[in-house]
Amino acid sequence: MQAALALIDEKGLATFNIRALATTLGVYPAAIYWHVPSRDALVAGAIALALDGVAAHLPQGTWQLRLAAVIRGFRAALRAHPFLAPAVASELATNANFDALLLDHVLAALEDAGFEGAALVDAFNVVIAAMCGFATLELSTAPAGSSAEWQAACRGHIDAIDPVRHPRLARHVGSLRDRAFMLRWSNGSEQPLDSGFEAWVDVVVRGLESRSRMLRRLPRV
Amino acid sequence: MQAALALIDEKGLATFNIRALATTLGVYPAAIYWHVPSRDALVAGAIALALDGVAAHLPQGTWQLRLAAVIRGFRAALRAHPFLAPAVASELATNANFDALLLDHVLAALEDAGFEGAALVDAFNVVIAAMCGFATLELSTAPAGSSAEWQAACRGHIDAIDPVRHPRLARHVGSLRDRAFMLRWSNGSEQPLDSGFEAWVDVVVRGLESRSRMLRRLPRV
DNA sequence: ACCTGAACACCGTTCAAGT
DNA sequence: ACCTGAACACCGTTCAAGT
Repeated sequence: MQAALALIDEKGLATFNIRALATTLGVYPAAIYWHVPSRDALVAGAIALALDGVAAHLPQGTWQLRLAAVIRGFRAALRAHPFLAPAVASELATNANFDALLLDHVLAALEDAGFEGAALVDAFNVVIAAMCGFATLELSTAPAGSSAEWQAACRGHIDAIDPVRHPRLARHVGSLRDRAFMLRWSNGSEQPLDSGFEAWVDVVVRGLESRSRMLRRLPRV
Repeated sequence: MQAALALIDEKGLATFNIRALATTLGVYPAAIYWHVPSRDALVAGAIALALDGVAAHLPQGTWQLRLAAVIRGFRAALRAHPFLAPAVASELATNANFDALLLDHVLAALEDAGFEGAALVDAFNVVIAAMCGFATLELSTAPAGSSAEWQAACRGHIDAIDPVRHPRLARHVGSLRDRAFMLRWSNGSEQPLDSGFEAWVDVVVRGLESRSRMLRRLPRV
């Protein structure tokens, strides 16, 4: 798994293959299958390895601080292995390899926030989606093709925005160019969206605060 | 592109291949390459086709309603083509095929919400991440392997939660089982996380409201 | 128990040749 | 301009045979 993770970190997911892994391990490709059932299982193992330890050093403090730390910690772990980002999105959605400690921390924070019953389940899903959503999107990589002309095509498309049909987009394109989702050609490793991410954490925490207050004023269903 | 989208919807992304597409089109595989440079381009085209029209019918109303409609509309479009979800996550991150009308709508709503300058860019990234994050995670599919034993492994892992080490997880596992990210084996097509998604929309909108109020009380940087 | 050696099946992509 | 026909390269996976 460690060798797989190292190879993915080095070359990317698309070019990671069993034969290369076998070479670095000094065995024949078929030998891998004695230890692991499939390539997918190797990727899943690499993900588990990469995200291991997010739950290890979580701070004390208010539930707001603790939830923010979970979301920031997940992003930090993924930033160390950015090529895993696309796999994480599809892998973590339905996954038996969950980190029980991390999930327990999330639940503890949400209980402190005042969520219970069905609202707690909803809030849990909100936090997990918030944890995965921004970071996987930020770090997912461009297609494997030649980046030079692809970047040029991106820039061309962006610079061709019609100020009559899309006035606000045209007005703000200067500050959005290569600094916003869907309008960038650099990925999150080269060009981190740090302030956007902090806004994200802020919005999620404030939103949970506000929703919790709202729910506690209404009669339970 | 339509044929590609139809094939992906039918069989899934992993088993979608050029040869099958050529067969349904009644041509040799090599003929595809006259019209399209690569398999990736076909997937990207299918995504563009699937997400086309999200911006078409957006309602009038408060900025809160309009942003919620964007996030809901994106999920609805993706629900019609769930097999695309994993590709969307990596594809939309850096993408020249953006829908200018949709982005213009988002900017208009955020201007109405009082965001400007650098804070507007951050808020834009928050909204796009919110739009993509929950839906792609909810709809991303399980690994291609045999689902029967895989489901059993998931359930087994969940039912083996240790109530001593993870008391809150153990306490709530009954309501989280197969209804929460990382603790489910069904995917979002079979088992939609509707109430979680509505909580998500609520949290994001409330968070943006709260953040906007906060920013306007502070001196500009 | 764990690995070798070789093979199979599949698939993206290329290319010279057709019309 | 667009497609055929065939081939190449690559890769996940299997399996009988080794030790």
